[in-house]
Amino acid sequence: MKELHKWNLSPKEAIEEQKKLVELLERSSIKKVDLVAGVDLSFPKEDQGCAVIVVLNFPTLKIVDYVTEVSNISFPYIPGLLAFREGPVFLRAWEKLKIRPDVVMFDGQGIAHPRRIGIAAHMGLFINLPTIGVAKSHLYGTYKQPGKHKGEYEFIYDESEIIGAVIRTKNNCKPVFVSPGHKCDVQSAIELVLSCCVGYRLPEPTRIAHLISQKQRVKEKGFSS
DNA sequence: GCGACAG
DNA sequence: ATCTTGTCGC
Repeated sequence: MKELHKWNLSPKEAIEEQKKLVELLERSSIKKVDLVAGVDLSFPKEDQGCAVIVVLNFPTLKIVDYVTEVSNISFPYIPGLLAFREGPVFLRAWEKLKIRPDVVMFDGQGIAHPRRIGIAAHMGLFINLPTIGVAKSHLYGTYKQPGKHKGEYEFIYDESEIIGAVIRTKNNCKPVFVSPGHKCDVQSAIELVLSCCVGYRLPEPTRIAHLISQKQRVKEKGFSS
């Protein structure tokens, strides 16, 4: 799948690519989960990205393993086309990972996207595994503000269809925007994300991946090779 | 034309 | 995302 994909596209071509790939997405509930992975990127330099994939045991949420990958970024950040900027680096990191998680959580949208294919959904097609999008802010869809207590949530709609949920993962904290990616459904996404929240706004997979990528960013600074 | 706009 | 200190609240 990924071998046949082209990344050197113009924004217009990228949009056409999304319209083609969205047809391949599958919707289903997530069964048994023993390993949960989280992905995040940092940018040591403006044209250089550092991807981190961390694998946690479930439900203990203990770190099992993690990989990092640093490389140049060519595609610019354009709302709706995030996968074309962060996808290439993530996939290179993915090749280094020896363990196969049961589900992967991304920093961004799943299907709560203008063309129903945010980075989590897009990458799910490539790694052929269940994926979930956990975004820190809104991109697409209508919703009502959820209650202020942990666990409360409101669905995100596209017209009359439910495409995700705005979830309060911690009391009195800004909610997160969760939506299923590939081989997942809204209910499974909500349940898994909430079961990975242990006192912080972000679920452990994504939160820990972020911490590692930030630590890597500092190390990567000042290096020329 | 105007406002919105993942990271 | 990144540039950056202190500060208010649980």
